[in-house]
Amino acid sequence: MSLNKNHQINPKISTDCVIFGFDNEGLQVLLIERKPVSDREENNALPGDLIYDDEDLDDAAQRVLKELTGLSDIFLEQIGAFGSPDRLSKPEDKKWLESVRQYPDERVITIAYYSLVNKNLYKPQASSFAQSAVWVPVSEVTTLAFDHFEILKAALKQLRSKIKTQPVGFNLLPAQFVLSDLHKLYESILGRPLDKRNFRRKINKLGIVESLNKKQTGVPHKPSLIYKFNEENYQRLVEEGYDNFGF
Amino acid sequence: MSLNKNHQINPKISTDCVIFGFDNEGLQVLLIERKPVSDREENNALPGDLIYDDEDLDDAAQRVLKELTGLSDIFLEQIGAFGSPDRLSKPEDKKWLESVRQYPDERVITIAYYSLVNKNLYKPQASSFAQSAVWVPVSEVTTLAFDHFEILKAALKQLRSKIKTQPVGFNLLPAQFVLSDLHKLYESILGRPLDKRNFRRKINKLGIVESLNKKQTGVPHKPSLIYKFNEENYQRLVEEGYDNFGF
DNA sequence: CCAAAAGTGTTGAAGTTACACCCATGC
DNA sequence: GCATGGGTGTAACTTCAACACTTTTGG
Repeated sequence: MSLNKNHQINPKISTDCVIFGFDNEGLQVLLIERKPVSDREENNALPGDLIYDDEDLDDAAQRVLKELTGLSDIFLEQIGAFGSPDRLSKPEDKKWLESVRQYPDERVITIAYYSLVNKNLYKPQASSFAQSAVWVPVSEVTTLAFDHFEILKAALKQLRSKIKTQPVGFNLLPAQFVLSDLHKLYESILGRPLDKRNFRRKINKLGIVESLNKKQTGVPHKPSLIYKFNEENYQRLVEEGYDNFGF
Repeated sequence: MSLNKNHQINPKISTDCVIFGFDNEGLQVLLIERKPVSDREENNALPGDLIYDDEDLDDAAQRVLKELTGLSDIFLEQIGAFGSPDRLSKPEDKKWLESVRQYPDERVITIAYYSLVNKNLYKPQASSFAQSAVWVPVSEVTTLAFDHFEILKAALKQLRSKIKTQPVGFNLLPAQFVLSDLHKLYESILGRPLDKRNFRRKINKLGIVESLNKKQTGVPHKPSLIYKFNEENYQRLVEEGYDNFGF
């Protein structure tokens, strides 16, 4: 992140972030609402902006995410580059670009990133050109500015692929949780039901969770044991991966 | 690929191609040797160059590959963007850039692609700033210009990951082949031996190959049946993927 | 007849799916 | 006592890894 002679905006390259969060409502994605410059525009967008010319791509994604939503220190994984020449050409998007960009007609390639966070630990706070930053259930998103819906679909695809070869959840759940939370998370990501007994058996075999020998209180049903992740095993499996989880 | 007012070189974005080929010698990668501008530089590089500002990324990769190596109409899959600010800063690379680029100090982000081809169908022919275009066994590549070695490693990783969820080989083998060719291909990509009987059983179960009821001739050992791919089943599995091939 | 690669089955272990009931709690 | 979700085991089946010998050809 050192500064050099090129510490200025690179008008041709941007970064966009797909941040997934999770709660009982299911899988959510963090969107910003752009400050409106006219009526009838699609103002929901992924947090994203141009990078600096001397800035590493990963650093740029972190910075932009922080500037627009306040979220920082999040592990971001690259999805890829999106560079269709007409990706910014919808009329309502052009109008908006004219209001915020120095060179609104520039052809911009974006490098997209995604991440998973625990919604309760990260409270987004909009700033810069974001009017608000909100969690929206993934299933309710049907249109976004620019080509962001396409980017979201690619992020989901990558997440679904990732979940088959490494554990997922550490970043999405609170430090203490019950197994049905994890169960719901996996079902949300995969978009289909998973057998409860088989799910528990597999998770236990992986050794990524351990019971705290505490129970829930105040629930109107049999209280569940409370678990935490076994960080060692979890990390090891993130690095090694597994071929075959059968989900 | 329509031309517009911006049909000029985009000095900030390039594309690089990792083209894998296969023969009995194992997995190879297509490299160009840059025309030397001084002594002692690393002149082996991936085929790659700047894109045009009105050019789709996928189209740009096709064009650049063709310009440098003569290969055309190859299905290229994106690996991702590589944009470390110092990726072009090795002294020998800088010197070379000064000889070919209008803005040799520009910070360039590259979008990398990879593909698999049948070496016998594609005979590379160097042109432009490529002095030669040659197949090099992947196992023998240890250094490359710029960050190209890193890009090669990422391509290999993606290929090894891909082979676990969909069939591979159609683009790498001739139309007719024997099962041991396919076997060797899988071993080359994965970098480890696979049991012959188990491999054949799995391939047969997938239904991606079918025998032509012809035998090899002129081989000093029991002749093998000759096979071709069943394109329907192959394509279907490329699209659907499988979770679990156990390689 | 020798060298070389082709081709082929079985077995024991592990993993997969599908499925139904009792339990502990709050109200 | 009722509603709610928690928690548990088994059986049938499929998949997996490991392993060795016979066959066909060219020279």
